[in-house]
Amino acid sequence: MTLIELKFVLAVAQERNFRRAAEKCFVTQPALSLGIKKLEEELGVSLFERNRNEVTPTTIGEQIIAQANIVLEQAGKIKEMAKQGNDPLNGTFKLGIIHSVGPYLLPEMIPPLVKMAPHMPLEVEENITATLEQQLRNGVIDAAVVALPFDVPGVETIPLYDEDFNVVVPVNHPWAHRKTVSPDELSNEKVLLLNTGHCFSNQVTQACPELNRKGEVLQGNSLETIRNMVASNLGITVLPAMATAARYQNPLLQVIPFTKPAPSRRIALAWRKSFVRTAAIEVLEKVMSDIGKQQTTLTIG
Amino acid sequence: MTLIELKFVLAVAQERNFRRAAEKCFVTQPALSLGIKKLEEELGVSLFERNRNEVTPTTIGEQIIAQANIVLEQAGKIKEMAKQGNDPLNGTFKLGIIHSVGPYLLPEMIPPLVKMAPHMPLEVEENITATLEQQLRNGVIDAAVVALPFDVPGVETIPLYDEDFNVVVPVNHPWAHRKTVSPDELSNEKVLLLNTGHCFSNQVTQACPELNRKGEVLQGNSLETIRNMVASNLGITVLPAMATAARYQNPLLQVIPFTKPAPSRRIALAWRKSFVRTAAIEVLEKVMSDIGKQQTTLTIG
DNA sequence: TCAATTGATAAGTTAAATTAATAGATATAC
DNA sequence: GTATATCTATTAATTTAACTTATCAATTGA
Repeated sequence: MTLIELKFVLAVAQERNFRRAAEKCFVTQPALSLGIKKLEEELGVSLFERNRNEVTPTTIGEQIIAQANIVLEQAGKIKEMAKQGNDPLNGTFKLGIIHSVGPYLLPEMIPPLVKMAPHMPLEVEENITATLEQQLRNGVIDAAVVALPFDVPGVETIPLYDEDFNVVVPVNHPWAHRKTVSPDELSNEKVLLLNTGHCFSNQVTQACPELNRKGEVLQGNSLETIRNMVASNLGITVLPAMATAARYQNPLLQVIPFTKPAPSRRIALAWRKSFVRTAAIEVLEKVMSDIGKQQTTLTIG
Repeated sequence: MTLIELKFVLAVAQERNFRRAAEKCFVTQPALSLGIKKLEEELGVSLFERNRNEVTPTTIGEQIIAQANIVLEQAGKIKEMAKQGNDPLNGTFKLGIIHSVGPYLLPEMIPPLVKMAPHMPLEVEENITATLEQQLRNGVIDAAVVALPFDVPGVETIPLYDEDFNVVVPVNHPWAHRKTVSPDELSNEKVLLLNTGHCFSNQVTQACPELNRKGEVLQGNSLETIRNMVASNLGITVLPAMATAARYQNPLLQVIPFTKPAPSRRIALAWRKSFVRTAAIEVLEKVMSDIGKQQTTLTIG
């Protein structure tokens, strides 16, 4: 049974004439006759009664014609779906993002993204790097926003932007009026950080080796919780540049840059090499790197 | 797009591996790869993301896989329908029958027919020969029970049984105690007949030439109406043997055979030569000729 | 680094579909 | 009744496509 054979059947049913049906199908009459015959033999039933005057469907033929209509209709939907869906910028995009980037990058990037790809809604999965890596490889997400290095077999990355780290202290802290702070100095302070599963904590402890084993580890997933704790005089912390952008200003907090060269991290977009919606990747890369570069240069000194 | 290609797609979707999918489809891996590729090119979309580790459907791929499932399911129904319907003795049989036979043959034939073909319900159309001929040619009915001659192009006939004509008179009629009546004698009587559209009337007037233009023509379609009118002393009539069988006995009526050779008619089954359910024809022929021969020999003399 | 596994590719072969030409059957016209 | 026209079936030849075998390139895991 072939879709073409079913088309032949429908044409004969409509035209009630093999020759005209063949014309309609753009084949010669014998081709159509043989097609119908082949189907009839395969099914073991006569579909049409051939007369000189008229070709008439048999009882079972009528039923099968009706069903053939349904089959071709449903098959046509596949083509429709393909036509609609062959735009890489059409259809949900599943994006993973680390906790220390999501809350700051996403709100900014959504408007320009909607402008560039109006038919590509984002489904965002905020998680830690290790989980994102797994989800990326499994195809649970299409791409991930992570901090480099991110060396995963079969996964490609492109840097989006670099962001410096900044020290954040309560306004009544002794450092509150300092212009810069050296990474080494943090070893004497109570530094609040996310737990070690979060890459940002690792990056900070890597940048401030003295801090190792002294940083206060929290179980939450949110830098905002830490920011609020700092505002409550429970310690100090380190935040990435984008989390200290102008609009996150807080009268209870003071942001202090590190002495140059400031520790920083490189945020990148990662996707499977085999992922086919490359146009979607390109759009995301453009939008996010624009936002990232813009936001990290507007940091309050 | 081919049903086989859709099967390939489903196999890959299930197995998530081209090689295993190919085995499942009883083809080699390149055949399956090419099939998928061909479909992808036709549709203009990637259906699967090929990794070393795993083959994963794309977003649009998942939609199309779901739809392919529907298509194959519906296509499978065609095969089921064919399997169920490939029995010629399965499915409604549309039978036409003339008014002067239907009421007497049908009640008798249904029980043995149900026994021989339990899954072939009859849809009976009782009408005059001219209409039946048209309906037979148009395929409105599958076969017709008519009186010979019935020469219609493209239509085949087989005789079922012969039935003599009998004279029917009221019990108080002068002929009531006669053993036989000659056709010529009817010319002096008031003979009630159906109108000329009915073949039986024609057959009677043909058998009794003197009767021409003297028979009382009625507009009804029922011999039973005439029988009742005869019982009411409105005239006499002629009925076919099967209508005078034992069970139609009436104390107000007397049935008298014609003198030999009695006028008679030959009842036959007619069907389009192109009609494919020949087994159904054979069953009907067997059942009806059996009943016909049995009933016409049980006629009251 | 090496063997193993996966999907893609190329060439050759087999199978299938299609066409062109014709036959057979039936109805319509004269 | 014969002839003509029309319709589907059939046959043989050709073209098309589908499939197989063998091989490649890429990747993975030991």
